[in-house]
Amino acid sequence: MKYMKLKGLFKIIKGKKVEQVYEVNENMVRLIQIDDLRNDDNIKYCERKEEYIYATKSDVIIAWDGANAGTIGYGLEGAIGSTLAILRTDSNDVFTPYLGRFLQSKSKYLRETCTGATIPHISKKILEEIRIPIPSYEKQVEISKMLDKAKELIDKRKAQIEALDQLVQSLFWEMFGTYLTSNRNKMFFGELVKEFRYGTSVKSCEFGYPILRIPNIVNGIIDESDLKYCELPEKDFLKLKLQENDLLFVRTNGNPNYVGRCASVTKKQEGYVYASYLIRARIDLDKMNTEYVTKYMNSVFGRHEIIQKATTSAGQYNINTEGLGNILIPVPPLNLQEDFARKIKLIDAKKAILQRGLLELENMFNSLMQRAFKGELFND
DNA sequence: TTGTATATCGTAGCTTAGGC
DNA sequence: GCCTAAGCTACGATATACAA
Repeated sequence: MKYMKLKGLFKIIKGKKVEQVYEVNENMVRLIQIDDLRNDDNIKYCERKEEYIYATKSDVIIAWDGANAGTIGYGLEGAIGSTLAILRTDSNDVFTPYLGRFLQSKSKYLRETCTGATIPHISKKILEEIRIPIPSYEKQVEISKMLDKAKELIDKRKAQIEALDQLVQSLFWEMFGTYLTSNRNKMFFGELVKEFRYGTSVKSCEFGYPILRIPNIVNGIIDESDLKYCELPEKDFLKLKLQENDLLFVRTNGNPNYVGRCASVTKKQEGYVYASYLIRARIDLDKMNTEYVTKYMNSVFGRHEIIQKATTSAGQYNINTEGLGNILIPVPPLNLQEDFARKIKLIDAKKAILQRGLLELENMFNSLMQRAFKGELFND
């Protein structure tokens, strides 16, 4: 297979400062920033000005500066900001999606070889020295299609996982809708809690007891992907150690969407502790099921109650144990709550299988990509 | 226990040093 | 003098520490 250095094939064009506009009309063009290389979740616009640098669908775009330097996108049209750059070629021998996928496989390398003391910048020299395998145009199309198919499978799997999350929401609404919308059977959360307790103020470090912090409280569950540790005297540990069915609430944050966010503790986190900006609620399991209360607190109704009880000062939002205790919560019969929890358990089991499958698909995709660019999959 | 100050992170974009 | 790479500042968002 033929190889060519990127330098001989592509022109690198750095972006320029672009003024974002918020009132969109037909003369506006898309403004492309780093996030747009990953998704189309938040499309921004700018005026069409001569001095701006514009990407076309046949360009590859690379994030040049910042923590995400090396992120690659392609097939996008619009003005690019100063932290992005365009890779443009006059050659008809290169299929853009092929080059895009190839450079995506080099993202990590580009990120690792960045220069800059405080903010990483792509090293132009290293980027230009990258050798691109150039099979025939037809093979490039074939490789791109194969990788797109594999990526499609990954996206489908992600959509299935998302659909299960939506199923939980629908189930919650279906089973408890009448309780949520009526004023009957409501109790103060404080009446359903045996004990509230604030977390520890000791500094987190790399050893000792696992300590849960704000980033660990995600969508009603404990996310352990960024776990820290702390050292504590035995008597403090005994007071703070978590047990299954405890609830953790975010107590303070500058963003109101974070305040009162809660997650339930599972058997896995028994013996962990939690930071001072979280509050633990040990609920009375004879009156309330953890699964139900977690879903309620994270629902539109629960969030509305929480925001009302939160206070704001110095640009930060807080909720204390008094505020939490005053939250009104609908209390359906315990057997109905437990039935809900059983159904959630089944859905979670299904979700775990899908997540394992997703991981396998992602590993397979990476290996496929490596082999394709080494020329192991297609004879040219 | 709780409110608030401060640290950290990410990034937009400006400034500056050095090569040509 | 111009251009470009790399360093730096500013600032908003978020996370954490600490004093009252």
